Amino acid sequence: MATNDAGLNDTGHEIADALGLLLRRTTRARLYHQLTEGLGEAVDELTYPVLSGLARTGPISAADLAREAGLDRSNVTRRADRLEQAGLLRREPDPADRRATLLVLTEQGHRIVRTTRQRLATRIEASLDAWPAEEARTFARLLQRFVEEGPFAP
Amino acid sequence: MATNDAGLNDTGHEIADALGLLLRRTTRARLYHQLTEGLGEAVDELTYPVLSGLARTGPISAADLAREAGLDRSNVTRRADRLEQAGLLRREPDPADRRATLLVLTEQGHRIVRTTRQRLATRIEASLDAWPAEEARTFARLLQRFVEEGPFAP
DNA sequence: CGAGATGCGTGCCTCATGCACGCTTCTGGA
DNA sequence: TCCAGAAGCGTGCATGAGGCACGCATCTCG
Repeated sequence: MATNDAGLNDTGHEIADALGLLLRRTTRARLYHQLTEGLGEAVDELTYPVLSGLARTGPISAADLAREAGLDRSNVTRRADRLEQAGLLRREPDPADRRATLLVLTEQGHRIVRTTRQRLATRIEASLDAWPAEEARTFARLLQRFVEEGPFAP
Repeated sequence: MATNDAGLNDTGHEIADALGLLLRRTTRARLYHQLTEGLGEAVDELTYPVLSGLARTGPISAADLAREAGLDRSNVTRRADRLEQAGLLRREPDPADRRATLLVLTEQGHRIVRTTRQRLATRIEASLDAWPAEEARTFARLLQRFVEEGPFAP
């Protein structure tokens, strides 16, 4: 028991420490700020979650997007205003519910999201160049599993 | 080349997606809020970075801690005020520089940090129970390496 | 058909943030 | 030795994001 428990305990602390360091270095705001740099006035660390959330879900109402992204509805509205004015999304009346307004990504909005996602992937790949391909794949698999089944799964 | 490049590309995108999901689910603010729950009025998601930074570095000046934690000096001062009032840290004149004030964790402050770190580790261990111990250790090792050598290393 | 629920946008208040200032102390060159 | 510039600290101030609640329109269900 001693070795097993101690070993697991150490593993937990190791992951906790690494995760803490990762979160400290990679604030969402900081990462989004970097990823959206130079992509126009309207897209920054505040509006990007709306943009990328929209890309994930497809056309969606502001209230549902707020729940999805963990934001307040009023903030979604205000950020969507900026993105709409910049032509990155448009509002369409929901044909099934005339109260609702669907937020829809424009083609330009899709381009922005593709750009940022490619930027992140490229950045990751660059630093993974030094890794044996086998280990990189293993890490990707375990990280996916950790995110989906791990301590932060819903 | 096709398979290798495509494979690496996929790996990069897989990690990017998993990382994005992780950051979305685990905001620093949200995690710190949970970890510090019920530990007193003074310790919350705002003051915790100061507290844990102090635990990592040991006695340190406000300016240096601000650099370490990526905060503005004025915010470090204000948050340290709250923590000081709650008895979690104290200020000591720096014997080597009379301009500086060293922030020092009290024993009670150490206890708080130990508690939160144990909470996180426990939470991680709990969800890792279902993993084969071998894979958990592998993940811990690869995550450490990713954080230290990866795309977010300084 | 009517009462409650839901959606949207907006106004308002609160609070964290970053900047700049005044003051003290240190440092290095004249 | 001394003085000008740098660096530390804390505070006041302006800005801006966030959350809450309201008014209005529409849906839903009894």
